[in-house]
Amino acid sequence: MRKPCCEKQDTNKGAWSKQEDQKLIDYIKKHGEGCWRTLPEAAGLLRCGKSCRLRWINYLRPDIKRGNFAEDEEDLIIKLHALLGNRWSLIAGRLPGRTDNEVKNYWNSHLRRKLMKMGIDPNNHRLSRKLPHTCNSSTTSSGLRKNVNDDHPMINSGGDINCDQVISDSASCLENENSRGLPDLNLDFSSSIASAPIFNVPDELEKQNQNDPKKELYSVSASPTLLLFH
DNA sequence: AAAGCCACCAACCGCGGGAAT
DNA sequence: TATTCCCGCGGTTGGTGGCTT
Repeated sequence: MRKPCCEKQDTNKGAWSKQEDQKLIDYIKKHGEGCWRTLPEAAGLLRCGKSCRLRWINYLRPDIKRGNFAEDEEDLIIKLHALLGNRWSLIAGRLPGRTDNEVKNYWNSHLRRKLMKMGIDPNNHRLSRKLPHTCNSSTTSSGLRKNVNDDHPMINSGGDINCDQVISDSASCLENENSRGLPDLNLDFSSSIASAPIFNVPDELEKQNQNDPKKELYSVSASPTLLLFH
């Protein structure tokens, strides 16, 4: 039998001190990442392995890009969220130097509001019923089709992406938005960060798909969506 | 100047998948 | 085959600082 992850009564919680950070950095520089369970003791830290892993991945890793998100990063997050939903680790994987936690926080604090201001429901990327303005009626009536199995409109219960729905909504809304001088979401994937090949379906997703039929939607549906976005 | 409110973000918690036993 | 544990993920919380009243 294995030991539990950590003896919780013996571990520190809360903010990390500079000394703790340094111990973690030094240890990982020497021994590399991994073995989070044994790392704290080996590194002389009174933390649980989970806490060490989080601190390293979200804050201490040398390749982390800190600071504000660029506009193209924002656009990319919005587009990927429309495709993938709250799969923050997958979204962050397409944004070099960004962590899932950072992307999630940024979404919740900035991008959700931004979309809502534009009259787009951030949960499903459709036009909201409570619009700050009115889009044309035909778009609205067809665009609010309820998906009872999944709040995410682009992913139905069968694992396919209802991209046409969202795209027509977004496009028609954007037409109106642009005519009013409001920001453009720029739904052209091809213009996003060059260093992050987005929809050459990532290897890791391919592998996941092979093992997990539920995840098939990532690769199967990405291509037609791209075509429509273009 | 103080109190209240809000936004941001680091960190924690609980859960699920998969590997190890 | 069943059980246990590790790892990674997404949701949520709590501390902090800035802004408004």
